[in-house]
Amino acid sequence: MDETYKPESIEARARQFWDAQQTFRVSEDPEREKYYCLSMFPYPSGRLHMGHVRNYTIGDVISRYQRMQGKNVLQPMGWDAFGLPAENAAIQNQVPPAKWTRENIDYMREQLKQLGFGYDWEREVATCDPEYYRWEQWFFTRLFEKGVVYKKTAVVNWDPVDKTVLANEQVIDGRGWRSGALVERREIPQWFLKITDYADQLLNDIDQLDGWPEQVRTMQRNWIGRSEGIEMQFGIVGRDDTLPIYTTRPDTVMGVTYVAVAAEHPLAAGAATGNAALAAFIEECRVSGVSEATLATQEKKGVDTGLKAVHPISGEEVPVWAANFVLMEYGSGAVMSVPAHDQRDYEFARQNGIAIRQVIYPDNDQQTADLENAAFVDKGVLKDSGAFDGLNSGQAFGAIGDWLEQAGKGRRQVNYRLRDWGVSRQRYWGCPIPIINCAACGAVPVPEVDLPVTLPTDVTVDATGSPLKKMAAFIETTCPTCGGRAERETDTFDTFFESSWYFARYTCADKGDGMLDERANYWLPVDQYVGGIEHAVLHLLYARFFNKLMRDEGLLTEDEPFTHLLTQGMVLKDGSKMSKSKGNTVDPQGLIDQYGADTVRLFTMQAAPPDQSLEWSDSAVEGAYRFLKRLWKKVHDHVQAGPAEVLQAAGLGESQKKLRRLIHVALAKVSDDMSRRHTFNNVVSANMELLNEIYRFEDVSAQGRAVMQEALETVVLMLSPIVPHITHSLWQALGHSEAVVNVDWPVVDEGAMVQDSLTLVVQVNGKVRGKVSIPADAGKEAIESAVMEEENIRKHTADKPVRKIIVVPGKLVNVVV
RNA sequence: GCCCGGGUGGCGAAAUUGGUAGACGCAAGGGACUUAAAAUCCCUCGGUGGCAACACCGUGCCGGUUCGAUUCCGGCCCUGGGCACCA
Repeated sequence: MDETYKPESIEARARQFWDAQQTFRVSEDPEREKYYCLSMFPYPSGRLHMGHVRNYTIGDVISRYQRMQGKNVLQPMGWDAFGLPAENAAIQNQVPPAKWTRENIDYMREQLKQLGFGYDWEREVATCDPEYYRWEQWFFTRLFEKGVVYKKTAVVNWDPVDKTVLANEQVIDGRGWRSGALVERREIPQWFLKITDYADQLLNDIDQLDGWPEQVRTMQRNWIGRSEGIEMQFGIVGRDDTLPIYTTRPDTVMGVTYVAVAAEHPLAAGAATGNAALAAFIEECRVSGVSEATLATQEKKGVDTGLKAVHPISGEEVPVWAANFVLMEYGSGAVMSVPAHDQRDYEFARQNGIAIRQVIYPDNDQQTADLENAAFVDKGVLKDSGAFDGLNSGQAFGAIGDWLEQAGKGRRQVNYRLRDWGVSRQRYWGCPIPIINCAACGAVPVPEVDLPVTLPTDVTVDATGSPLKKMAAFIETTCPTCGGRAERETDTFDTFFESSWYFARYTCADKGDGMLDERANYWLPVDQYVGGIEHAVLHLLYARFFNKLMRDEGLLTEDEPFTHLLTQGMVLKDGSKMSKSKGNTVDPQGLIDQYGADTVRLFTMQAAPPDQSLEWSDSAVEGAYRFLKRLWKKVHDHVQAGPAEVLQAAGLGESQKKLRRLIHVALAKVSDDMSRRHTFNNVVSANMELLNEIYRFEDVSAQGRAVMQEALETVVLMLSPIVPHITHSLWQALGHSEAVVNVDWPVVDEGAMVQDSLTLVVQVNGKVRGKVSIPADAGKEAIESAVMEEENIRKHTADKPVRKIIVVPGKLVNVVV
């Protein structure tokens, strides 16, 4: 054994061993308990960043720990390879997206190997590979036949100068990021998946996900946004048709003083003819981005359309406004406005001189309803509401619902905030949507025998949009139904499409004649999923949805794809997220070269609990390296003196028993931190503390060295999931022929943890005033008398009657005077 | 704007079910070793007062519950993530 720690050669040796033994290659074994640990696959952006290192270290630590529990562990890796950055790189560097992506994958794969992650590389997938995306094309055609997909128009960001569709990210302050032109809203036909048909399942099954963080479950519930309300029909003066409006507050309906429709609403468009102000307003709304954050934070504006709506109960005529805060995508694109009882309506009414009519009053003395400065939005009791006066809000919901249903002017309805999933993208670097458009037959799915529709990779990309749209050789085809001339769809799928099913494909990545096979049911569901909190809603909801679609297609049996979810926090530097645009990134490669992979892994685990953000620190990396050197040196010094004797636990001295107790206290804590809490920072701290104790233990007697052997072996095993390379060498040095990666997790010796006497903290009136040492089996009375004899306690209780004494067993005594 | 988090020494953090606030690490200061430097080792390290024992204050801010609150409740401030075409 070398005297000094040399990470480069040690790490190379460990990796060679795992490669040669095919340690992480797994197959289905019904005899063994399986464990599927998955980390969110990376976008191949060029090089690994610190967020990747953190994510994949967490996944690897969990995988290696579960392996030490004797489980059959699958840990795969792949590439989320389609996406916008490849097109941007193509424009910038005149390199085809496919080439750029493949080179990035090759570089990043080597980086992952250098970090020692225990992946089964046989199962690697890249989503830009036709052998991958052909199955989602096939699946889409199945969904088409089932009626789960449909086409409708939807709004996109249109850059009028570059004549291309922009992603929300490419719209900066309402302007195109390259051209600087004001972005317009444009409606184009696009494909949608009916995720709203699964809204109830997606909502109800959240209850099963007790291995998920509560915050993510709450976010998903709110995103789906189930609400119970009433859809009522307002009349329009001078027209036969009615305007459907959904509300969750029918109790306030008698306070309606206007209705508002989206600027894109057909009613507004119709009324704009001959109304210059309204036409100008609609045009103004057309020039702005489409993201909800933009719409919700912009100044609330509106214009009176001149139309009058007829109140469904009172028959009163109220004005119809077109407003920029009403979303065409949600509900019917129209809202009833009750300024007295809704804050947004209140502000809009104040601004535009519209009447405010109070119909709800507080039902208790603690509340007031002062409408001078704000709306009264709480529930209460109805007044000035005709037949409904005196009812409370809850009763009024039922009564007004009944009234509207009997009058044929409304019905109870459940609504969702969730909208159907638009999957069309007007981009090149993505999976082609397998549809052929025929003038005679309409949209026809590409037959299975003609799949995959392969994306041409020999292309030149410029800023004016997808090259596919100019490629006659790609577009021109024949209709599979009638054989006539037809055109291929040139849009590609949203990249969330690929990432919604990759977890299943890993289970049978080599399958050439189908999307999935029975191996999926061996490995799924994923036991532990690890990835960034930024995916809490979109990716995780789409993947849950896809899992249910695949289940309903008979491809797998589970209802949910991910049993446990760990959402890791961001990696920050100087208080903000590391990003290229801020110029505050730290390239992990330099650190790996300087200190080795183990130091980088150790630091990322030590610096913060995995679900919290992690503040980068160069000097703390140095500290992690220092610890590994200290560990190496102690093992070296110990083994230099030759093999240790067999431990005789029964006859140990006081300091030997003490170290054994600390070993097993640490092991019990670390086992819990590893498996239940996933607080790997505490795992590292506990081992640092134990190593400090080991350094203080200078007993070189035969049994002293036996305890030392146990201490060092336990530290090496406990740290092996986090720093697998150095522990590979240390385990050998400690005299073992079996590789540490194949050793079981150590077992706590309860007997070693028993103590003869305990130290209790003593408080007087809740303030710490001293400590007492008592026998471990002392009764309450013995404890109390020991406490009252302690000098500082006597001082603080002198002259005062003791009211009561609270004893928390094994911890603390509080004397109340 | 809406939804979900976070806030503890100079810094990253710990305190697991309401029971010793600051473990562990970083930085800093002092010392040992060295011709010197690096490396390594030892000591100090929330604030105020005190030779010390110890006392008082202290977990974003204000209030509440409790023998006891970083932890539970109400209100507020600051800050991070997401908002459907970044991934």
